[in-house]
Amino acid sequence: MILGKQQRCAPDDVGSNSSSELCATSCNQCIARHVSMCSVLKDSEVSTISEISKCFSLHPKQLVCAEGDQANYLFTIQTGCIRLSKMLSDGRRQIIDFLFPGEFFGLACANGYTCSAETITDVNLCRMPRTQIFEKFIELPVLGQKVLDITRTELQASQDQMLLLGRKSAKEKLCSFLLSMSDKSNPISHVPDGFIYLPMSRSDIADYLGLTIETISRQFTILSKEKIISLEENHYIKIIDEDRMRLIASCA
Amino acid sequence: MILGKQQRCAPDDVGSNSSSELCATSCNQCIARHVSMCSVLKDSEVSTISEISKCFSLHPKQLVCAEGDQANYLFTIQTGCIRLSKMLSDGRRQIIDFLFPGEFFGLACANGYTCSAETITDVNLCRMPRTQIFEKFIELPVLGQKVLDITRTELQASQDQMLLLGRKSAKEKLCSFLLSMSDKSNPISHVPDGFIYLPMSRSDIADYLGLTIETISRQFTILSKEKIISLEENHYIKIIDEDRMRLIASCA
DNA sequence: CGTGCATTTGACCACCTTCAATAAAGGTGG
DNA sequence: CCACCTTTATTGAAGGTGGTCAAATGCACG
Repeated sequence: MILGKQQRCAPDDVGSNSSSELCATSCNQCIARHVSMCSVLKDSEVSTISEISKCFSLHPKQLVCAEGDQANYLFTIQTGCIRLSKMLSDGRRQIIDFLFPGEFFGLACANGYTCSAETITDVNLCRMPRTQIFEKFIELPVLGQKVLDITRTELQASQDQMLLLGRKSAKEKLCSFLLSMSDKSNPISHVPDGFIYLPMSRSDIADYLGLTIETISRQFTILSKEKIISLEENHYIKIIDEDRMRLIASCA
Repeated sequence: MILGKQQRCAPDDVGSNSSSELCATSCNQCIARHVSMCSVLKDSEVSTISEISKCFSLHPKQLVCAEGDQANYLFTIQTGCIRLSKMLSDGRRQIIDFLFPGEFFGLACANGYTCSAETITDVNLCRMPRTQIFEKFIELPVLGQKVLDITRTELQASQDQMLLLGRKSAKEKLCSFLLSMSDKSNPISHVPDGFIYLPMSRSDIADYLGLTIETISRQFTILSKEKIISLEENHYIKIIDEDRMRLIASCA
């Protein structure tokens, strides 16, 4: 709809363009097997998921689905990072979440997707038809339970984010963000201890925190001058004083 | 914890103080029977819920549960309005949601409640032990399904709220809020057509929209001067130009 | 090595906040 | 029922945080 000109890469037209690549991976070999909702399933049960799922390989900055598109699929991330976002008619954007391996999107929809999903890095994605996965919830109650659990946790995270967006200062926002990224992305990507890997651009961070890129940049500089972080090579920062960062993040 | 001095009214000490009143209502007579998660249950199934639930009557401004308290119960609202909120250590508050009859809270918790819940009006509340209601999800799969559905919808709403908090102006925020309250509260409370009933204070609205009470008040005055709304008796406003309000809310 | 995009930095400005005073509404006791 | 007090809401003036606009710098990639 809004992003009409940007081509979707994973849905129905998959394989029909060169931008996405079908890869034949069975669920048993799936890298996200033990961090995704499938972690509650036995090997025998996972194989029934295999039957309804397809895997794709995507490049950075590709659109997986657009806000408003008919929501036919649920997607699980195997590798890489994806951003979920919503837009206002005049182009203002709010990034709802950054997703990492094991996380899924496309569940919380009415008819259409409520968010656009775009790749930030190279991404391997697993795609399941929503109607069929809903049937699996009944067939495999543990799966339904697990999805409810994950959704509850997501709801908690989104409540924390509301607190951040509504009540924290720019500096507090950035510190909170860095700490949450450290928790979220580090166990998966292999980042040296004390470092944070930030695959997304300043502009993405800004739209996630309800700020502008200039403010993000300035706050990075300030944190750097205060020796709380140090800006290493692009997309990596080093935490120098984590205690002080936590203090600022929880807003002392 | 934070609100240590404010007495909880519904949990374990229920009946032991004069601030909450136990009322013996069976689920079959429950006013929220057909708007709550129980709406998917047959009468015979609802009676098994009766066995694990208790009902209470609360006055305005009473604390039901505090952020951080051990989360033993799930609460469903039968009548009245409740606010869910989170606080920062220095007292800044974010209201996460206003809840109306049929809605529940206390699901999205780890060990402790992630939000405080306080009554805004007189409230009738139904209380169920979380462990037991989780068992019901397995026993009555439709109930688990329904709760997942509701939680998905809540997640969508919280994503809309993130867009509002992160990217909308004060005026846009207030218009969006008024329209959502009109949708949410009017079907339940009996409000004349074209009117909105706002049980909450300006301060509550401010903390919901990430603004101050002064800004809320000023924006009300502006909308009033622009003949988009008219401020009637306290807690009621009249919508004069709904089209223009929708235009502002969706940010043309 | 040059082109194009992302990021940083600076100067100025606006929206919203803060502080303060006033007005209105609500609750209590005589 | 009204006076009194408390709480809540409105309005005004001044200030600050973050936004806007513009330019410079850095970095990736052909």
